[in-house]
Amino acid sequence: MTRTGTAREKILAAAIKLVRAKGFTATTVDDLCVEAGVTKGAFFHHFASKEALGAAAAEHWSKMTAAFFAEAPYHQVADPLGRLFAYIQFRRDILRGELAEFTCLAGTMVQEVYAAHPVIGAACNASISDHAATLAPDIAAAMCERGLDPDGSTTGWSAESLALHTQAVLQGAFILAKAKGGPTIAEESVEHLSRYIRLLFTVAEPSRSAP
Amino acid sequence: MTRTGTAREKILAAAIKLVRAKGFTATTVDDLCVEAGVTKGAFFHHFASKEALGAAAAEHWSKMTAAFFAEAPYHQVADPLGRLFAYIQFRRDILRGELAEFTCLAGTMVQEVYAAHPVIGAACNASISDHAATLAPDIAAAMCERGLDPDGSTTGWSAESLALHTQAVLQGAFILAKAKGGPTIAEESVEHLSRYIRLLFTVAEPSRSAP
DNA sequence: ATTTCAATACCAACCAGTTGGTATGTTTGT
DNA sequence: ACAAACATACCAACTGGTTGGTATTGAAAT
Repeated sequence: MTRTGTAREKILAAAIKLVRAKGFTATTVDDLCVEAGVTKGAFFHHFASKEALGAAAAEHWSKMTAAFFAEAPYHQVADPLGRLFAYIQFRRDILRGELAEFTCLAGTMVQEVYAAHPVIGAACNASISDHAATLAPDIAAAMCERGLDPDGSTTGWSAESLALHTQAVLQGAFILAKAKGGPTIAEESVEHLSRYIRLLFTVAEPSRSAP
Repeated sequence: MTRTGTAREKILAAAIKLVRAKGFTATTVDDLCVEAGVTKGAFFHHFASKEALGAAAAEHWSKMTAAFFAEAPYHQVADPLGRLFAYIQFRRDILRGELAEFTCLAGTMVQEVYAAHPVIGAACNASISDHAATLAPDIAAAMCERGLDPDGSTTGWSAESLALHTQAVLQGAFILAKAKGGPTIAEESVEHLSRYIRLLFTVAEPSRSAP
């Protein structure tokens, strides 16, 4: 496939940049072509429609973030629960710089398109759910270590639901950051999340008090 | 001013309905006029621009929700902390029916327009922040009852930050609901929030264990 | 090694429909 | 009479998408 993918990837990169800043609908095909430095012909050669580009961008985003988090330092923590806290701390550390840089493409897009473009919505859901799924095993392991059922029969909450809650807090934090014009409140919200999980596992094992 | 406001309010109602379902950018002025049953002339008589309509819609939303929550039954609970839990339970009970019915206009809009339309963004921020501000006094009172400083000097978190975190969880829950196509996960996330606050205040007053 | 061939990648110009917005009315209440 | 509330008709700019075409490729045929 030669050097193919050049234009395609430039368009995808442009989509991630522009959609995060302006939203999907407000980002026009021409905007994307200018940002990517390609012509409209090239755009519609690689993507059947703007909707298809949206779905492809969500998938690309999913792969990019998966690789980004797979290489993140929090994986070096041996203890599952410690790794979870390191993950949250890592997410908090990212909340710096411009809003459009730490914000989630999938969360931004799905709000706009969930009704009008179910295809894009599904891709966004996959991105968020797949990322949450990378946290569930550590949560489940931490629960098991403390004699809790990961399916929630002893606690009322499952490892999966806590993993998704983690993402809900982050997505909500992004909204507040956009509303307030800065990441400060987002950081505080992530700190609340960290405190919640600490309490959750501190109560579960009262023999070891909080450090 | 006679029966004035008829068209204006019909347009605002249309905006709240359509923007929640389709987003701000994807909702056209013509869409709004058709939904409201008015002509374009009437639209631009009442609103200087689509942007002005967006800001007015956010303000209208803020007033509507303020009135809605002011009359909600959770205010009948005497205890401040109990009232907070009743509020969260109330928010959870609302998560029924169609997505566009329980979703927050301000949170939906601010994601799209925070960069391109700061005027609308500011109105959305006011809506969210003002609503959070109605919770802070109860949280502060509950903290004081337990000897905690509402500014966070004893706990590391302030009443205001917890109030905003509450909204972050709700906003994030809405995103997950849209992504997953149903409110189930949103409910679970709100339950996590409730559990967090219970733990927060249970630990603070260990003499009274959870009910 | 060169030619052939089909596929892929890409481009400039164009199109029909839609966009937010306006100019110019007409109606209605006081 | 007068102003506010609304309606009709219209527009320039832009929208996503298409057209017909060229440039570049890799593999097969010669």
